[in-house]
Amino acid sequence: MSAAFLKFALLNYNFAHYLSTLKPHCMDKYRYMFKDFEEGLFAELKSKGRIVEAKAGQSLLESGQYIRNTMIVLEGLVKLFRESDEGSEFFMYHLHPGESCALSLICDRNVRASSVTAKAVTDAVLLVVPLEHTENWMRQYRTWYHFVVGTYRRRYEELLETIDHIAFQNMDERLEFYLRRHQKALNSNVLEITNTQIAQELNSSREVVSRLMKKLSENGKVRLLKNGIEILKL
Amino acid sequence: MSAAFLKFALLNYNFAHYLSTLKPHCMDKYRYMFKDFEEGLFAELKSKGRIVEAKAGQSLLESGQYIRNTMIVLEGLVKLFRESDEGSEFFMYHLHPGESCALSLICDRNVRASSVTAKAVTDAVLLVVPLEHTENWMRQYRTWYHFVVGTYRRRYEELLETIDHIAFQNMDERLEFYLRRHQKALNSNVLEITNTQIAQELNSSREVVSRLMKKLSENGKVRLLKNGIEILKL
DNA sequence: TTGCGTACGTGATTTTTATCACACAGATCG
DNA sequence: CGATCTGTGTGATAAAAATCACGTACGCAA
Repeated sequence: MSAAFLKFALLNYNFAHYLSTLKPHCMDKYRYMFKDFEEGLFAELKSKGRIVEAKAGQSLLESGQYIRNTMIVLEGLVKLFRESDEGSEFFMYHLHPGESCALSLICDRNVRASSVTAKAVTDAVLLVVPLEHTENWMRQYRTWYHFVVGTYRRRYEELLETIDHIAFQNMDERLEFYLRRHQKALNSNVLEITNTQIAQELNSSREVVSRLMKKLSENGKVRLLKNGIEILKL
Repeated sequence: MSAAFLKFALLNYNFAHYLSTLKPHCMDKYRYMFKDFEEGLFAELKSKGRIVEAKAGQSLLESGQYIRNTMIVLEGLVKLFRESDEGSEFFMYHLHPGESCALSLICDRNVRASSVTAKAVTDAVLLVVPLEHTENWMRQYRTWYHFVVGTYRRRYEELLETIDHIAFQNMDERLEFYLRRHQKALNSNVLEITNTQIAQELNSSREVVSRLMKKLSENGKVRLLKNGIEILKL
């Protein structure tokens, strides 16, 4: 790996392809997302961070990867998964613009392997900041500390909610929860997702999802389109 | 002092109400747990914190409760649960001496309702610090920041591990994991836990646990004692 | 001692979920 | 056009787990 690559220190190899295509810095248009950040902090975000674009479906972080950067979503939607030993990917939660992956914030100086997988759902723009800077910000900028603490709290609670569903509910309820979550995250009643993909993310099987989906459509809760699902009332 | 009063005092108000019945401050003997803390920080722990004792089985924090204090375990073992709507309590993880509940650290100034339940497994001693102090420490003491960040990382990863097991594994493997976790936490091969309790904490049923436990004993992995389980090799 | 409460063991049955087998529909590509 | 690839729908069956219906054992207190 070249020194140049390490200097930019992106999250994984995939980013390497996009380095040359990086936009010039134009963080100012994202200022509104970080309203409460001090000017000094925002200036640091601009100077220390790099803007990176990712294509829909692209993997941003893979299980076992080392985390050297904090990653903040500026545009688009990112999905986080937990990976099983056999490779199936269990859906945990979404990251929206202005949000950050908890894992990438917490890893202070020590380089740590990640235990989750991140994927861009839509085309996405990310701000990537080497961890050595963000650890300093933690002590210098009160609003950064709040950002980190708030991120952690939200991620933690979303994980708890996920646990509720796998621990306490049956597949039919879990499927409805999955659909509602995606409806909300994509802000759309039409989800272009295959049953196969849903089954993988719920760690179930295609046939089961197919049958449950049929039941949902019989109950008028969804309508099955040729390549997607329209949510009517959930 | 009645159990009802204790519960009331612990949960609804700052632990202050029955502080008079507690031991005098003797934090110095716990200094070794916080080796890396600056002297100033430790002094603050001593002056701002209160030492509280809890009896085995006592509830320390209930779902829906407001969190006004950071809670650090000094002695004993504490267990954390996620509660379902129907009231069943799903085991999340243990807190050992020197560890803290992530939720109680993160709630900055805003008063927040907790979404988990904590119970003392053994008789326990806790250090309780009002949140208004700990938020300041976050910016003043580098080692406190590390403590909080480390706590969060560990709790988050333990939650992820829990998710792995409910999402990807069958009850037999989950039971083994449960037993190993408790063996480690209690540092004992003999667990005085009833099958009924295990079933509740795994959100399964007594009969299922009973049958699986029989299988484990047939395979020589555990020995069933009259009031407990001896772990042989897991 | 008897009675009661709590925990346990186990067969039978049902529910839920996963798996297997196979047919079909639409897209793509040479 | 046929071959192939993906995604789907569905019946049959199997496996996992939950539930029901018992009977048993032990501690404890009236």
